[in-house]
Amino acid sequence: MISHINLNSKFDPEMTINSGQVFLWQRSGNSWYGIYGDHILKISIYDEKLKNYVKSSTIDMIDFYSFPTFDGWEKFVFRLDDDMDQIFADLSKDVLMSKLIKKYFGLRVMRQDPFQCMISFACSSNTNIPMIRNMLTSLARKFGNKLILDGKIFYTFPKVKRLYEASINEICSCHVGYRAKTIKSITEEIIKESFDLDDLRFSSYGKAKEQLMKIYGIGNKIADCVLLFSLEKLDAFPIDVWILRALFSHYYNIIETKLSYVNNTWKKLTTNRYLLISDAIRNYFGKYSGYAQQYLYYYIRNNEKRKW
DNA sequence: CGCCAGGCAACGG
DNA sequence: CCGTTGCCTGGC
Repeated sequence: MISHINLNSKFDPEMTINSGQVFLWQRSGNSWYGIYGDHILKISIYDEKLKNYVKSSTIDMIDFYSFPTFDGWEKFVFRLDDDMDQIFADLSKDVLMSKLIKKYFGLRVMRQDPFQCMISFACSSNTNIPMIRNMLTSLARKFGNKLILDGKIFYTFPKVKRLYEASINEICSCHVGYRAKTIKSITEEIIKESFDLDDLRFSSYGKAKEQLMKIYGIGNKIADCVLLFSLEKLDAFPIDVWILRALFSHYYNIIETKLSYVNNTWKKLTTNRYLLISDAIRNYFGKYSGYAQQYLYYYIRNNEKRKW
């Protein structure tokens, strides 16, 4: 079940995995292991010049493996079916984007399992990336299935039903704190309201977002992350505090005209301001706004020299 | 010890 | 509609 792929492509798995959009991936030697629902995904990079492959922008050979079998997962998960030439052409109309596309050549948006994505970003509120990782790892260890690959122990991501049946206290024991209530409400909404997360792939951005935001604990930002990273809404543009600061310094003119007040109060995000800013920036970047967000995010996080 | 971190809902004006 | 407040938790 190993598929080989020769790429002279705009794709850098390591940079992509490290761009803050996925949380359950870990490196071991020349391999990366990731959890996607109940699958373990594995990438092995057999390029002697592992450290230089970004510069050469050519990956001699990568092996993609999955357990259980998930044929062609690499195309799906890393969005290798996206027309990057068109996306780049589209975004390059913006001066900063045109720079970032070259600077971070190979950075991609990834597709995630919808339920895992939703729980992941529900855990992201008011915390940091190491903690999010800690919460998700604990949840998987407690509620997922144990699998062994290459002599390493992995835990798959819990099923909706399994978390639905868990008590708040059990969920809380995974260091999630007050987010346990949100996690619980997500599973309840999916089970009781019998709406299928996966079906939202086929809804419009607006309809899908409306559905997501009915759930207790899911606001604008988390909904936009789920839409972009797991529900095929490349026009979603999640705005967190980092992106907000970036918009203020690099896209002030785009935002400003849409706001009726001129002072800087918009730096604090209320629901209404989120919508105004979101509308303005999505209108500006267009149908690939999500890619613009990812490039911008990677740029500012690196400039801040943050530890991921 | 106090403060902070990739939001959100609840509440008063 | 706006602003404020509290929230679990681990790291500093």
